[in-house]
Amino acid sequence: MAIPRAAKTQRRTRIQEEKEEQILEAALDVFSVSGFRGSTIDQIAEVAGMSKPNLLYYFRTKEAMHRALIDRVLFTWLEPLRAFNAQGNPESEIRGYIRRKLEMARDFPRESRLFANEVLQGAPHIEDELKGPLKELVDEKAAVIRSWTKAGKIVKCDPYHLIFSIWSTTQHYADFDVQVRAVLGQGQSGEGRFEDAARFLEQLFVDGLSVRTNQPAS
Amino acid sequence: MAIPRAAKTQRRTRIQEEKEEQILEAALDVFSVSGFRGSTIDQIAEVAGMSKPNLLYYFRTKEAMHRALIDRVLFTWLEPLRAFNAQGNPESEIRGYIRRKLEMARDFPRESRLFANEVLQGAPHIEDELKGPLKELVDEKAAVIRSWTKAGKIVKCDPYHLIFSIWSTTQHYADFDVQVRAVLGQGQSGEGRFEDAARFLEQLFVDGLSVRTNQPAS
DNA sequence: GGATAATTTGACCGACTGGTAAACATTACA
DNA sequence: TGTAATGTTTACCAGTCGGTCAAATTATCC
Repeated sequence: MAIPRAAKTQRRTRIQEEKEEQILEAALDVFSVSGFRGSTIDQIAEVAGMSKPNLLYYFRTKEAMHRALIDRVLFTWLEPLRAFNAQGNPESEIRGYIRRKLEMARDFPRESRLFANEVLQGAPHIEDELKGPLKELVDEKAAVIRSWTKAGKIVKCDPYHLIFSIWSTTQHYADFDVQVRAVLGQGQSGEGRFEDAARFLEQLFVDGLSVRTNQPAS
Repeated sequence: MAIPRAAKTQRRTRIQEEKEEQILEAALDVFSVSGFRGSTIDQIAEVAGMSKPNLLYYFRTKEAMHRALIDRVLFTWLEPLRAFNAQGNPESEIRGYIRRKLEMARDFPRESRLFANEVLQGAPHIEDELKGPLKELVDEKAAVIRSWTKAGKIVKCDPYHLIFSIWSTTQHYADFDVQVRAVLGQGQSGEGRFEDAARFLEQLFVDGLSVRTNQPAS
């Protein structure tokens, strides 16, 4: 008499933890490529090396699998922004944020694509997270940036669009990886592109936002 | 005795043009939201207000529909980059490019999402276009930018990553629209965000890339 | 107006979809 | 070691998928 679905049990057995881990890992592989609608449980099952009913023993529905994956990944994903420190030096904070985001694009491209797919398709499953925790975090950090501009530590600019532009430029290297590789060609296809990107983005944001003592014509 | 499928006939009738237009319009609606795998012919048929077999009379397969859509949209999509002029003034060329890309993100978000979905999922249907026409165009414009940096007209920087960053920042407002709206909140949800974005991005790129006469302490 | 070609549709197909039921196998624990 | 709980699988279901077919309808042109 099974029935006490994994999700319902109080204590998690070793097998449960292992299998759920295994499933979410496979789910990340699949969902990050095809999005929610385009992914099938069978695909995930095959990647996970388990039978489809076995997946459904641990996660009752495809939605539940997707949700568990989002929940698990979201916290980590926002870590770099959370690390943004009001007390720090603006220049090095921005530089550090860019660097960390770029490292995540390099080391966790699937996670980036998972969210990109989701948001691109209208965020039907994470709307609450966007309007809630994400917005609050961004509001908080935008206030920090604004205080820097007010104090004349960096050039005056819209903090929200600054954050958007850091997100988009860094995640671009994960989400649009195929395009980046195609355009750079065979030569630059190694990991070198991340170093080049880091150099360029630091130049663009850090140098670009520094307060100018002397502005060129117009 | 039909059989001469629309695609095979030499002369296109008025009905053919109208219906194909109608179908591709609906296909853009659907593919841009759900990607290729996540979209169904039935969905497109419903949006187009036609029966499924009727769609398949004009486009033999779902793939053919997708391909026709890509082909039709790609040319227009690259127009702003093509307009990038070597003879022009660097500052106003970059400013104009950003403005045009941002206008496209505002006015043609479905087209942007169509490509975003496709590239995000590994570009299985447009790999050739990326490695061919796109790469060539970018190479050409990168050379232009490099000539500007060499001439000291703008600050020295990697032209490819400059182009990537303009792509990503501008298209972000189409592809991640839901997220942008969620973070900005109800107040800024009007079209005002595009003006704010334009102001910020011009500041970031144009001011940031101008040659400095005087650099602040590193 | 009638013949002929172009267009549209309903019925249908086999493969795949998310998910279930129940039998079977394995583990944990007394 | 026995047994109850946990874990796994085979067989299956109803609905949807991309796509076909032949019949019905409409447009075209003489």
